[in-house]
Amino acid sequence: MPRKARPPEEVAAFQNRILDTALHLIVRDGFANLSMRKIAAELGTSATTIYNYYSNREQLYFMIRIRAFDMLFESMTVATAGTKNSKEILKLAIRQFLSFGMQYPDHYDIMFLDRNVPKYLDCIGTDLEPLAFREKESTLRIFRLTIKVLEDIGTASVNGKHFSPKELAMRLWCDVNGVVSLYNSRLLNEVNKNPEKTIGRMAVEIYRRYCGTD
Amino acid sequence: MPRKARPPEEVAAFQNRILDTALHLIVRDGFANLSMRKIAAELGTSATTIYNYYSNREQLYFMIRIRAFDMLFESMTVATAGTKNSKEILKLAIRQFLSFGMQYPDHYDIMFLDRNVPKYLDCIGTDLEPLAFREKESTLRIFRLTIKVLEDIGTASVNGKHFSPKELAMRLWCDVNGVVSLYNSRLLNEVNKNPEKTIGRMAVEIYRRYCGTD
DNA sequence: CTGTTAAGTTAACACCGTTAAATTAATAAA
DNA sequence: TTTATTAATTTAACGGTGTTAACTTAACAG
Repeated sequence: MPRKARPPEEVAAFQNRILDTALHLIVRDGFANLSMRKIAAELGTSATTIYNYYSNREQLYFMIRIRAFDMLFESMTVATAGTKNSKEILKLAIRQFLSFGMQYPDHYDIMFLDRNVPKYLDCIGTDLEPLAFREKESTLRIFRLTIKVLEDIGTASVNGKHFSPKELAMRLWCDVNGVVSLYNSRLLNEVNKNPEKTIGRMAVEIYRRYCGTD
Repeated sequence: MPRKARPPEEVAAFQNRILDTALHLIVRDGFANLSMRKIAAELGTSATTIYNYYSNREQLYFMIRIRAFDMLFESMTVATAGTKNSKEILKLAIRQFLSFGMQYPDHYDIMFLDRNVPKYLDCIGTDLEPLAFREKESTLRIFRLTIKVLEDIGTASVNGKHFSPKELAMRLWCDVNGVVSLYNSRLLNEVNKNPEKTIGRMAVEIYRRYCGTD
């Protein structure tokens, strides 16, 4: 007698529609102005409907960040595809990271900066653990890519000191993150009318730090 | 016949009490959990009372950030006071910046990262302009301090290229900000169990970049 | 004591995430 | 075709947010 449950692919399709709408609204109105009610309005449903597809806001937000990390990974692999020289790859990768961060500041915030975002360690044992794990994996995929680029170059030493590729990758992330986050905050504009020029020079300088030709 | 208006110093005193309470709550519960009602509850008044002392939340938040910038300035001048060698001053200044950022992550966020914070340029012509100007001045005071330290060292060149102290100060800010913001976001923990060690090495490395002995 | 005004409180509005209850819609069995 | 069952959605509600308007309380000069 009961009504037949909707096929999983239809459920997944609507989950995706919600996700796409959310990402679109983030780009259009900013992450701070995103809300469940707003997503629902954009979809033409009531807010509570979303809770049939994501059990709470945090689940959806995890999916948003996973998508964002995958976007960054994709854009970096595309940007470096077809390039053989490993130093050239590093240069392109740095540039692509900066471009992505400056083009999608809201994405960048929730991926790399927002301290209110639950991390994997916070989610162990909760219903968020599986998604937190996926998010961490999407993050690590980019980190491993960074390590690989540095390994290929063979930048084992900086100023005569030896460091593991992992250590160098962490440093590189700090370096590029420093530029993106301070630029996006518009604080550099308070100090200089054209920070873009300095940004460009810093991109070159960061490349130089890790390209091994020291 | 009318009632006498409260003396300005009493008004200022209560404004300060509100501000102190807000700063205390930020440290205790995080900036994201701060609210006008919560501040009021802590003060034992109703929420609307605050609006007699700050015309809106943004005014209060500007004061919070001004205080935070002044805290940072103070702590950096204290940390470097009594030190003559300009390179040593640079080292201490970098360390103090990192310490402050890691000790007061919420302060740091609203000072350097939060993109939803209105900047001076956004406030021109509004009732927020005077406070926005003061905030910018508090920011610039630290920036000028940074420039002065670099000038004293005479680090005009990095890797043989010449840069103005202002350019170098912007770079230095990017470098230290990159470390603080990525550490505070706990993203480095996802990639390394003990990012503190790398942080320490990066502090040394950043010092080396700007100390002139290249 | 009274009129005036400063200062503070309460009530309300429009938002928010989320849950429970009520409603609508679909489908298998009688 | 009707009915029972359940899936899917909506409405109503709760406690939270910043903020405004109206109201109340308190202070003081004439």
